Amino acid sequence: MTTTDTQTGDIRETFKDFLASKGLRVTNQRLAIFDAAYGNSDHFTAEDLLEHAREIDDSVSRATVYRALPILTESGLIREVDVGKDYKFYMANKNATTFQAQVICLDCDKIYEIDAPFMEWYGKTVADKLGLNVESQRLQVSARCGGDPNSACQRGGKTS
Amino acid sequence: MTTTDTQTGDIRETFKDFLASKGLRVTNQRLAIFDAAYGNSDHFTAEDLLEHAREIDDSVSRATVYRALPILTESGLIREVDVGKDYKFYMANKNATTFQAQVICLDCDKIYEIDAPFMEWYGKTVADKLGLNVESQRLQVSARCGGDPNSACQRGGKTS
DNA sequence: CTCGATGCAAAATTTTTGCAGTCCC
DNA sequence: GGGACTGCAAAAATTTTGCATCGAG
Repeated sequence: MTTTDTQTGDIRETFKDFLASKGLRVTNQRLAIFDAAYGNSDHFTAEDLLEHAREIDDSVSRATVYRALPILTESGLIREVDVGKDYKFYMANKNATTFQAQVICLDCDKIYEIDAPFMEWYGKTVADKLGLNVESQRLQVSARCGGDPNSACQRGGKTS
Repeated sequence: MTTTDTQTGDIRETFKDFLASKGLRVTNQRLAIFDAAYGNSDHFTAEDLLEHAREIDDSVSRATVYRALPILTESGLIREVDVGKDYKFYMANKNATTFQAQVICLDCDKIYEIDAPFMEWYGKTVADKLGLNVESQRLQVSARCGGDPNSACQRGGKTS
C-alpha cells in the first residue's frame, strides 16, 4: 500500500521540491524514509524509522536514515523532539501551527503534545533582553501517572 | 586550599548529612567531587567535574564521578541541565529558589539561567489535565548572538 | 558520464557495568 | 571485620564517518 492519499501526496511533492531546491537528489531511499516518517502517527526514534523505511524499501541503511534526518528537519517536514533520553524522538509535522510543549509520562513513556502559544512571546522577550535571536525552544513537563486509571495514559490509548 | 568558606562549609555538612541519612558512606572521593562541583561557578560536564575533582583528590575515577552525580542531583545540591547536547551539564544549586529556564547561545555555547516562576503553575495545570503529577520541567530557548557586540555574550564575561 | 548518495563496517562518544581489591563505619 | 565503595577496563548504545560502489540527472 503506497501512502498516497491527497494530503500526504502533496506533502511528498513538497519534500521533492525541497530536495530539488537544495540541489539534493530524489532517491528511493529518501522517499522511503519520508513515507515511513509520515506513515508513523506518533513519535518515533531513528531506529523505528529505519525499521519502517525498510518495510517500504528493503535497501535503506541505518546510515542513510541518520543522513536523511537533518534534511527532513531542516525542511520543516518533521520535527525533532528531544526529551532528554539518550536517543532522540521525531514526529511528522502534519499541522505546523503554534509552538508545542511536551508532557512526558515517565511511567508509560508516553509523550503528549500541547499547544503553548505564549512561548512565541516568551522566547523573544527573554532573548531580546540578552541581545540574542531565538532559534528554537523547548518546554517540557516530565510527570507520572502512577498507574492511575483516571489518567490520560491509562484511559487514552496509543503507546508512544 | 580546602574550600571552606562559611557558606560552602555548611553545604558540605548538608551533603555529609544527606549521605548519612541514606546510609551511604562519606568517602574522600565523594567529598572531592562535591567540592569540585561547588568550586565550579558555572555549568560543567561530567568530564569537567572529573578533571576538577582530580585536582583535589588524584584518585577520583571517571566511574565514581558518574556514580556520584545521581546522588548529588537527588540530594538537590546540584542540578542537571540537559540542553540537548549529547552530554549533560550540571551546576551547583547555590540558591535553589524558583524554577529556572535556560537561554543557550548556539554561537558561544553559553548558558544563561533565567527565573521563570510561572512554570510552577504551568506544569501543574498542564499535568493536572492529563491526570499526571509533575516530576520536573524544562524551559529552554536556543538563540544566537551572531557576534553582536551589544549582546550579553560579547559584553558579558565568563565562558561556559 | 559525473558526482552526489548509499551500504557496510569500523570508529567515535558518552555513560554503564563486572570484578577484584580497598577502606568507611 | 563486613559490606559498601572504588578504579580499571571492557561493554553498551546511539550516532558518525571512510571508502568503494551505485545511480540520479
